[in-house]
Amino acid sequence: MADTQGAQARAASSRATARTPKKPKPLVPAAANPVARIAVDIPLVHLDRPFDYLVPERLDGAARPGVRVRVRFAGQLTDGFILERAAGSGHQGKLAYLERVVSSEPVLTPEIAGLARAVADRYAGTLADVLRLAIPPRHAATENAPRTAPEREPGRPPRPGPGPWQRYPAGGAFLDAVGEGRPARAAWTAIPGAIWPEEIARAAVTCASAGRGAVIVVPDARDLARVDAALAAVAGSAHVTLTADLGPAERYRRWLAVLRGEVLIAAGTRAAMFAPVRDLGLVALWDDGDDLHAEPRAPYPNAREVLALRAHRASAAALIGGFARTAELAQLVAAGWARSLEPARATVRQAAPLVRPAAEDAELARDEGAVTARLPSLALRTTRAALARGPVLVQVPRRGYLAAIACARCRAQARCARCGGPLQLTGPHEVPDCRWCGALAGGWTCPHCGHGKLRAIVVGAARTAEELGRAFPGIKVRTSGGASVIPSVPDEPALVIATPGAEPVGQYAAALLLDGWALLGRPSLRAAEEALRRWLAAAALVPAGGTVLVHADSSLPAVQALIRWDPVNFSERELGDRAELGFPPAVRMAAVSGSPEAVASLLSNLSDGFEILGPVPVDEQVRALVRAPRPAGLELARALHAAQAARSARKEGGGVRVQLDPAEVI
DNA sequence: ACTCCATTAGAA
DNA sequence: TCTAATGGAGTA
Repeated sequence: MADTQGAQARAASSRATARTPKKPKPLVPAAANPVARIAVDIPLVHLDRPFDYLVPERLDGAARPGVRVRVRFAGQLTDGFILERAAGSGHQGKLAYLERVVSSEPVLTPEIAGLARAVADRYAGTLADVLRLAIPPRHAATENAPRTAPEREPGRPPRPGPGPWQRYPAGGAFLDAVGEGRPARAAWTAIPGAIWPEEIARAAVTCASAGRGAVIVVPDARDLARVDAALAAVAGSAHVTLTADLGPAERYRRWLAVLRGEVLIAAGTRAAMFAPVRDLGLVALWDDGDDLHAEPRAPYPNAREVLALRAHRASAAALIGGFARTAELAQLVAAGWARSLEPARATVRQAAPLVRPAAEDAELARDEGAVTARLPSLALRTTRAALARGPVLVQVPRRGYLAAIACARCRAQARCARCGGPLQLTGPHEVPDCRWCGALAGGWTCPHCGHGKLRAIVVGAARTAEELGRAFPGIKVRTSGGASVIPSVPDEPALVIATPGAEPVGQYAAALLLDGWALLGRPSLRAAEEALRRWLAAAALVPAGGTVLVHADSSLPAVQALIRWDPVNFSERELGDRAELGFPPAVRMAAVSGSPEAVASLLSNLSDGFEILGPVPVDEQVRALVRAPRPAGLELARALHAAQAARSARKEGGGVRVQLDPAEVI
């Protein structure tokens, strides 16, 4: 029945078309600037360039630079953005017409278009990939909804006073520069215990008071909530926050408010680095060493690099830093791109807690099971005394209960029989399971010596909480980490166990930084820098007069830097070490990974003159590193882009991942 | 990825 | 001689 109807319909329509043969209505190009240069959304590397289309007369008004369009490309309807209108085209062949203007909202501003191209060039990626990161998916209903603030220029907030910036020798001068629209660029190291969201908010509102836009990027939603509150407190000024978890409609609504200039300040997590604020005057980035600032999607841009590039291109001021300082930021200072914005030594001495090493013998720490046994009596005494005055923060590098276990007799680490991954215990009476594949390892026996009993190597936060609770009966124990992060704790005695980055905000009487050797011993180029960054973040929650005990060998430079609260000196030393080793950021490095054949083919397409390390096997694939001196960084990216384009044009299969400045190069 | 087109092999 | 099939180039 349905079939018959369908056949009839087809017959009728074919008869109809036979009677009136479909003649394509002749399209007429627009009178002025009939050519539209389009960034077409195609994933192919060898097609990473604009394509010209003719604007039909009827789309002349709507086809403005920045709008989304649909065009026919290789016979397919594809999305794209108009980059510009032009009088003519360099293209020899026949131009096709734009199919449709999707909406009249110019979502790709000239600044972001230029930035996206620069980011693609910097990271050997395609413009289409970067635009996908920079411009949120359209939400038509939101776009068509009446504006919340119709055609209104945002009121300029009054310029705030310098507030806490007065405590930095160069703080007032930096704020003045921002207020006067000068492109001052600061490598910022915050005063111990600084209420940094307020400092960022004052800088941003100072920028807005001059009528210019500001972009603020922080690592996570918890930090963003603090910045949001600080912005509201400083100015009650018009700002929006942008996070990934808002949902398409709300996300697009806020993003449009930024685009339309209804607000001057956009604060958010990573993706907000592309927020299209009007007349950019300031970029601010908190804790640039946090790996959340690294975008995991191609071409893997890092917020620090993107914001630095953005500030540079837009002649905007920049405020980048944290309690610590990365080697990358030290590099920007050494290169003269940024000036150090840091407290005077006297201010540091006055504001910092007393930091003491609590473990002379890291070996002992590793061998003893219980935290109470691992902790010297100094730590227990300090904790007991501090608990009389307020909460005590305990930073534990690993979540879980026993994050790594070993044979109790021969001490070989317990591994999964199926995949070789490390076994863990998730609770006091649980069966060991594999951290990689999740397989249960009931009835485990040591493959080396046949023994059946286990002992702890890495004690997780949950087990630490359990033990400390027993050691200090009657004291409330709270844990923060993983899926359940506590935002803040009140100023009353409690033991607060947290994994790094999940420390509740509070005024702690003391902090214990446990198992420092586990942080420092990670097989990573950045292990020491990362350990210091996490320690400083926790120690900054202890005001002057409090005590911080760090459970690590005090002869190590990172531990010394914490004790002396000297992240700037440490970062300079770190940068020097990297230069000696030939590692980023002293050089430019790219990681090329994929199947052995694909990596070999990409490397064979790479122009000469670059140093190639490897390839070496990494998780069932191979990875090679390509190294170039810093000044040749752009050239390296261009060569990698060209090599990928050649492979893509020849339709060579096998995905190859090209990542510039990979976070981990070891 | 997809389309188009040219060259080539196969069958009448 | 015509048609179907396969490979390569170009995508506006």
